[in-house]
Amino acid sequence: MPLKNELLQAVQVKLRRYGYRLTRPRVCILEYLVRAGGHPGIREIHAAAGAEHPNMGMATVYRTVDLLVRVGVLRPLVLNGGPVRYEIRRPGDHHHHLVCTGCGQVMEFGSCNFQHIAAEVESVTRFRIREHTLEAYGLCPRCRLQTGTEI
Amino acid sequence: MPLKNELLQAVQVKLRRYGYRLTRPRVCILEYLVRAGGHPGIREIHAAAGAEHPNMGMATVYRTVDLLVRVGVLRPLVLNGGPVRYEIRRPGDHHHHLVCTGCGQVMEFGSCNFQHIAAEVESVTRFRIREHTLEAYGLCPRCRLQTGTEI
DNA sequence: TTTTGTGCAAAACTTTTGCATACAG
DNA sequence: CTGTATGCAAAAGTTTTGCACAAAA
Repeated sequence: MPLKNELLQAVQVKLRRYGYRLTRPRVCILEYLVRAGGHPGIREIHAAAGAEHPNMGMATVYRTVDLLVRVGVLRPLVLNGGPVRYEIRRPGDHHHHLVCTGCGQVMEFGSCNFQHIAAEVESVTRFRIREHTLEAYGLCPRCRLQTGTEI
Repeated sequence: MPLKNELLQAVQVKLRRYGYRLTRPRVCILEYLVRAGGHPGIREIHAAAGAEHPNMGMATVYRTVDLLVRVGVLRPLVLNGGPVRYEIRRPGDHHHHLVCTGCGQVMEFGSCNFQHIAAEVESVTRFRIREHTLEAYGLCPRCRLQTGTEI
């Protein structure tokens, strides 16, 4: 399976370490996630990747996504109690999500002064904190206008 | 339906405003949530509330929980990509969750200097932020010992 | 007494599993 | 070639829906 870019190469190496293979369905799913770059759910992944690779079954999508999460290539994401979505995990990247409760659009932002909070929470609880997620919900400019409840 | 405490009274008033009734299954579910105070999922709610009110069907639990979320009595919660859980929404309370990735226990903490971040994100994105959730993941003291990977 | 809510059962939908075949390495 | 991965189909699990009856108000 010929590889286009570095990200796929890196994934292949990662998979190999565990004895997994980089197959055509896996490449299609990864390429879609890289290309689209959003936060698609299982159905969207199946539809989009299936366009490149007809007859791809849902089972393959479930298994592939699960595998990619386990090896750390994808990050599962639940916004607003909805279905699980996935995003590519890029080395060194750290961001959070801002969701419009009107139209559902998702933006990303990087600001997050969590270090102080983490230190405090760690000392109080004696937990060792490894990760955190921060999600903000609100209305985008367009939806603010349409509801008429805000300036 | 006789009511024990103020919280239930308040819920009844809230429901009445929309023409909903406070029925026995609803009371059982609310009493369980108040009593247990954790972050139970649908199955736990069904099991626990069903003990007080035999023959309560899953459909009733789904419908009740959905109703209570809509009127703002419950808050849905997804931790670590798991199933949806619910917690009572107490007026004036604001907290976040700390989850042990080892044993799954959930703690709550209040510290959160989100105001600064919110202001910044709002000015950059022109969103109006209404709510936010913050979840921290790590290992509790006991699990840190058992994995042996940490001091 | 009226109207909403419940329990049950069926339907719809989602996710997992088993297995013969395909295919990456 | 060898063993992993796929596609299909069936199974298992979850959530929603329809409807006759129960029960709040």
